[in-house]
Amino acid sequence: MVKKRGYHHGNLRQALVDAALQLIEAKGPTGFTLSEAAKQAGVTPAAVYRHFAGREDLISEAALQGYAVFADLMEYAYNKGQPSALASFESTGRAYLAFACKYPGHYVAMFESGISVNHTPELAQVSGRALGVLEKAASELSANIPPEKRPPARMVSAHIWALCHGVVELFARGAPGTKSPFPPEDLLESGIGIYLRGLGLIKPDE
Amino acid sequence: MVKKRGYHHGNLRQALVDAALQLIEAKGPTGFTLSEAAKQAGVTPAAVYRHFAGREDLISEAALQGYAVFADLMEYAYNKGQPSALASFESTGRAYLAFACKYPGHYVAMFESGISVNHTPELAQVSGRALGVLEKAASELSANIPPEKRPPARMVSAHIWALCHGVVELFARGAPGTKSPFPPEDLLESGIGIYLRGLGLIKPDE
DNA sequence: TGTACATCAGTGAACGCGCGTTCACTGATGTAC
DNA sequence: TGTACATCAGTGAACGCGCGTTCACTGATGTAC
Repeated sequence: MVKKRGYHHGNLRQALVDAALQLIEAKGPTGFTLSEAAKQAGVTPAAVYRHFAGREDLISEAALQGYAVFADLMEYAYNKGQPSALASFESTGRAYLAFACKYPGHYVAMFESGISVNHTPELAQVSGRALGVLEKAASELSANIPPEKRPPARMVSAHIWALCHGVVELFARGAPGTKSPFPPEDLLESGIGIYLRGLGLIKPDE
Repeated sequence: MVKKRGYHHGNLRQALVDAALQLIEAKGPTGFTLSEAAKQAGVTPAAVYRHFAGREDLISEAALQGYAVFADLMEYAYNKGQPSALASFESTGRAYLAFACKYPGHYVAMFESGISVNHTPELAQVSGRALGVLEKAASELSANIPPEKRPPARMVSAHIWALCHGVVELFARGAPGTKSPFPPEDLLESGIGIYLRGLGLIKPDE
């Protein structure tokens, strides 16, 4: 609980975003309620309107913060793998999953809340930055493939994005009654490994 | 509009399921409303309780019907590919995407509504049947791989499931403002192709 | 340092709404005689 | 074929609820003098 300083909250805007993220994580994007977020921040629902235009604007801010963290993590992972294109690529894939696991509320707000990335110019920009890292990694990776059997770089990044997203949605959520047959990290690691062999970028015996 | 036969509806139960599917497709699993489904079926909300225990029970029935169709399609696709393990495997992957595209309401009810497959024994059984087809296909496929470099069959099916699901969620939905860089069918086809090469089941020059 | 005042973050009551669910009821249907 | 009756699918009114949002307000904060 954030310490209240008497009448004024001090940092209500961020407290509301944090509460929203927690609720989105717990109840899903549509189970999330403006009133409940306000209550959790120790404040009347009406107070929310001092900081946000409404419910959707609050979700949008949560998604925006998520994209910012996500983009940073992806860039960090990419740089960590440099100068090897392969290492950078694998590193960003791992970072994707790590982000989804560590920031589930942000992840849901970003990808399942129904908020369009075009909702705000800022949102479009920062989501483009995150996706751009993945595409750059895929692009540099593709350069190592003979041109005549090289798939478009954007297709490679789309494949990996889909695989990451699928692993997150199906196997990384702690849905009750759903037992994952393998740890999601292993699933993603091995899936990407097989995929990279298929591209001819890893030797068959590695 | 279903033709009403006077006072009694005739087939209200199925009409409600159909309305629910249409609404789930249009508004998402949580945007779906029991009252609205009743209205669309030309009936008072209270009438729903003659056929279902409540809102969740209605969604559950929609998901159940979806799993049944899904399992049938997967089995059909599997059989069509026989006796080639490879052809069966690719065929089921295609069937997965085709199902998601053709029955989006069912797909959402099944995978995004928050209904657990353990909600009902029937539901668990029929969802197991659908998933079983994919696992069988993966298992037979794995038999063609030298044992020392063979990943577990359940891992292979999990990879493909994740890839299919990711493609559906990210690229097969007509989300406004989201333009898919490639047709989802191409994306899945090429992704599975590369994956199978990685498993050594397709020759590099094919 | 002390006072007057403008600012503006948060209050609390109210709104209209649609939700899921219940209940006693009604009247169409189909069966028994 | 015609009548009496049991069944039960659907009605319509009502409920309590929590939602997002609005509004006039209040009182803590910080600045100007």
